[in-house]
Amino acid sequence: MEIASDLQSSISNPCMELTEVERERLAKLEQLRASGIEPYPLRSQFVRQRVLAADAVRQVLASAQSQADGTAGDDALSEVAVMGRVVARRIMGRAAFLGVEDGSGKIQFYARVGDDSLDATSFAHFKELDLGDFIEAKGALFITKTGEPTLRVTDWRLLAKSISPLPIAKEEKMPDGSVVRHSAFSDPELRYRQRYVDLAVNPEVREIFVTRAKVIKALREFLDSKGFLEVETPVLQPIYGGAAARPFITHHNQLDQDLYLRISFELYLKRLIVGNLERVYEIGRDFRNEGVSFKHNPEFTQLEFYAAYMDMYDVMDLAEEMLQYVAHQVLPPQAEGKSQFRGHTIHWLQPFKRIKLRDAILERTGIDYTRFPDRQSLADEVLRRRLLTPDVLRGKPWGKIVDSLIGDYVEKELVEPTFLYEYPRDISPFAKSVPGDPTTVERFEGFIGGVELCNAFSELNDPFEQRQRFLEEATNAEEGEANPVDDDYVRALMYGMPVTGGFGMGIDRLVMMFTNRDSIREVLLFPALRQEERAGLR
RNA sequence: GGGCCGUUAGCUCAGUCUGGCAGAGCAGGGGACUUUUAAUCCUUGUGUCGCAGGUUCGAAUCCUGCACGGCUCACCA
Repeated sequence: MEIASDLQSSISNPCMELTEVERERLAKLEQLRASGIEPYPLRSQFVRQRVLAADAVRQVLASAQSQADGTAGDDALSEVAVMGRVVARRIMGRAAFLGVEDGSGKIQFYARVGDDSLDATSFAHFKELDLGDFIEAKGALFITKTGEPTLRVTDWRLLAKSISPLPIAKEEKMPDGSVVRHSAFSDPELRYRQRYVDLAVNPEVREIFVTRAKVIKALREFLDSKGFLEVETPVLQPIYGGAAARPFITHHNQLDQDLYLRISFELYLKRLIVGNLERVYEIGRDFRNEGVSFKHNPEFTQLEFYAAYMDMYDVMDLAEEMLQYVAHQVLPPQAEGKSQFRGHTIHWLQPFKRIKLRDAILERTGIDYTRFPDRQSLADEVLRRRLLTPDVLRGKPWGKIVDSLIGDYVEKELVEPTFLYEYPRDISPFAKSVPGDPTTVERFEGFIGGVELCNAFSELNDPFEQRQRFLEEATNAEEGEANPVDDDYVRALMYGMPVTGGFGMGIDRLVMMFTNRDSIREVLLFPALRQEERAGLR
């Protein structure tokens, strides 16, 4: 709406922001109208006969092949209709070639003046088409003498005029078959701000989001097949919880009540386990009011599942099986279960490594943290070995120090899929303790390519201990990042929650791992950006 | 929030070190060309050099501040 009114004002106000090229095209559009051609027609004429570009190309190549083999009957190629966006133009006087791209790929249109193609008027308009215009055309398929599958246009219509020039790159086919892109639209800021342009012009960007959809579909397939029920829980929550992060705050006017955008689904999903739903999962958006980075966006997509009667080890098996299923469904067969990520080759189909957190830290830092069971002794030892600076240590409880050691010394090294397990209790307020070790809980995290991917535990179901953990959190957590005491959650546990295994995973990060993107922004259609300052959108 | 780097034509980018007419390719305009494909050939226009100050005879270039972005550190399970 706003863009439309913007354009409106730009048309009525000639000194506004239209560029030379845009004014040029606007004039062209008005000429079309004057000559009785609607630049934005109501509908396509040929939709019902539509053939995808890729299918048309396949069809004509197959036919050419069978003719070369001599196996061809007299299967003359039928007339087809193809529609798409003009992405290349080569005008040659009384003949013209257009590259046309649709959702499936590209095909070439060829038109010329003459009995077997277009009359003079129609051809004149055909030559006037701009890069970015949408058209539909009907005609017979053939292969040019340079071997290009082509539609010989005998009837065509403009479907939508493009005013602003798309930065369409030229593609050069090298002798070795590779394609070099010239002047590609590549400025990251512009690509994210005007993602529609990025998608229109960069096919590999579209491919990322196709893969993303496949990942999510595969996750659903897998969990559905294991008897999980997909559910939806509130995004607007009166008490946020389930993770240590600062929330976004909003307000409901009629209730006159502040609400938080959820930072996790955890506490609501476990209420459902109390309610006998036994196996539930949710795929949805979490919101965390924290800094942004290559792996953090203020809103991100999370998968959480909870399964009654499972423990951490069952969940580990299930998670491994799930990720391998996704890899199998998403990666092309020739990839053989491998993907590239942050300069590493990830082998998805090999058994995941499983390492006790204590051993991982001991190996990387020389510290056996079980020998330093209190904050002071661990801090002293970390300082003695110059592993962390006093600045980093300030205010951190014992568990947070261990966590910092993971982040600084362990995480980056975990390239192949790896589960680290058994975590400090005081950074895990919803996990059950390991028998006989009150400082440690049954919790694991999964790492791939040096990036944390998922987090899971044997869920704490003792309402009295849960209440105690909430209170401990409230006293020693830093400002704004405590899990607030959720009395209703404790009340739910009072009715009895079975032994339960739970799991959470950042889907954006998983997509990064399958698409070899180094930044979370590359796998989000519209990543968070600072608001554009300049008025007028341009 | 800190550090580093960047912002020049519609797109991709030179030019900034060492101040002296604002540049190239593509895209666009005019012309030629009936199987081209980064089409080609002839011809032609293209600018708030991110913004605001300052230094200077003179600033895209040097200085200061600001805005936006990228990377990175911190924060962040």
